[in-house]
Amino acid sequence: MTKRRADNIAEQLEELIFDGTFSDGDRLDEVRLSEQFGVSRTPLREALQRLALSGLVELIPRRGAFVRQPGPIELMEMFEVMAEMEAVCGRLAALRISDQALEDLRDANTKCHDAVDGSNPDAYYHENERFHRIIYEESGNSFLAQEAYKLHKRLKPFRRQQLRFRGRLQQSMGEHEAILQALSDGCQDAAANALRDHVAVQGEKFQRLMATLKAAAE
Amino acid sequence: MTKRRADNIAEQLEELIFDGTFSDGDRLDEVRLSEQFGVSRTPLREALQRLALSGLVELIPRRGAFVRQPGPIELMEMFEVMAEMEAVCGRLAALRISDQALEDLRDANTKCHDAVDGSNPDAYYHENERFHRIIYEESGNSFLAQEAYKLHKRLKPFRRQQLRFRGRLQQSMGEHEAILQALSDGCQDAAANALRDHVAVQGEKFQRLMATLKAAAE
DNA sequence: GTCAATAATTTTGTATACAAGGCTGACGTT
DNA sequence: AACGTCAGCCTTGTATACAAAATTATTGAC
Repeated sequence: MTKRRADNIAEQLEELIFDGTFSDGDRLDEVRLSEQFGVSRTPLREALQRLALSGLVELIPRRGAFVRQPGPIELMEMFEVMAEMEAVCGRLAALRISDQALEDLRDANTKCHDAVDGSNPDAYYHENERFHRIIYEESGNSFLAQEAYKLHKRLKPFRRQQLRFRGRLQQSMGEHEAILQALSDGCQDAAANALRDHVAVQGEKFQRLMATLKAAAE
Repeated sequence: MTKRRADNIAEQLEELIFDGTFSDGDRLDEVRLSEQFGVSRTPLREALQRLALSGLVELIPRRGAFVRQPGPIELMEMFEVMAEMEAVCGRLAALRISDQALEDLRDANTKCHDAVDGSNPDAYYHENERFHRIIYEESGNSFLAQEAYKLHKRLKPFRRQQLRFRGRLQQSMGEHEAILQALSDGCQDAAANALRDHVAVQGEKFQRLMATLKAAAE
């Protein structure tokens, strides 16, 4: 499957927004960017439209494209939805998960343990993502899995920061154990609650981080 | 807020897909459609991109745009997600709903009753939508409300059919009562379960409808 | 000096022109 | 007769050109 030029540009722009090259409120100049990417305005505009649909950019008619980072309240809302979405995945997966997938979850979990012991945050992050992704897929609902992963990806840059809280990794591992237990027991409510709490904690930590940052700025 | 030409075209195309003018697998010819709408290919392509992002159209590079109606399995999955999403809205709304909103819900419900008595499906449909929309908004999470409404809208053409099941309207009304009760009690789990079941029934009815249609076709 | 109105410039939205990749069908070979 | 190959056409993707709207600058009046 060949890729369009516009696809690449959309990805690169996404990256530039995530890494802070463009920040909230910045106007994305079509001609400047098209020159920078070495293409004409046509594919660049297509890329902007994609970013607009995925929510990273606001397209104001006759005005231009503006970077639209979610504010604190919106982020809180998104974390809440993420928590509930994972809870739903867990609720369904509790009934539908395969033995193989349970095995994979345990594997991801032990690798997470190793990463914590080795103080390797990147490895932890990677295996943690695999852990959650397995649960999405084992919901047995590919539409749900897709939506969950989409939101997961969008929250990625904000989730990463809260891992730096002291003791958070160990705490997180314990929560994973509880999730695993509930899933292998096939207990829907327990799985849903465990996952909801696990993700909600991330939102809470994030909120505290924001508060401290705000306080520091004053 | 001014509207782009492409927005109108996207809406019109959406309508044409919903009403069956274009059916699954049809290729949407850019030049033919641009002539038909009296515009050039540029805004038409923008419209196609939007439809692609919302899932109504598949854009295959160098091949064209194809109508992509969800199949039976995907529809089942979407109904399941809708049920869980409404459950989440209910779970949150149980804690956060305002007295005014509870009043509005009761009002929508009595109007639903009247519509059932008067055998007015359209009126029922309208008030039913209002009922659910209030719950989305009273979740206190505008991101969630938006996502819920998006999916609600996407399932609209399929939900409508199942209202024709005999006795479904009365049954549905009873379910609304249970939802209302749980919300005014502030009971999270009861509200979530009542809403989940209420919507899941629609998915089930839809599945049966599909089965009968398929059987009739053989 | 400030405010308003208007002209100039910049920027978006749309149309058209051009380039490149796939589809069709005919022709040749086995 | 069937399959492969190549040429021509058709469609998509990209660039450029033009039109309309918005922002900015300038000029003039009070």
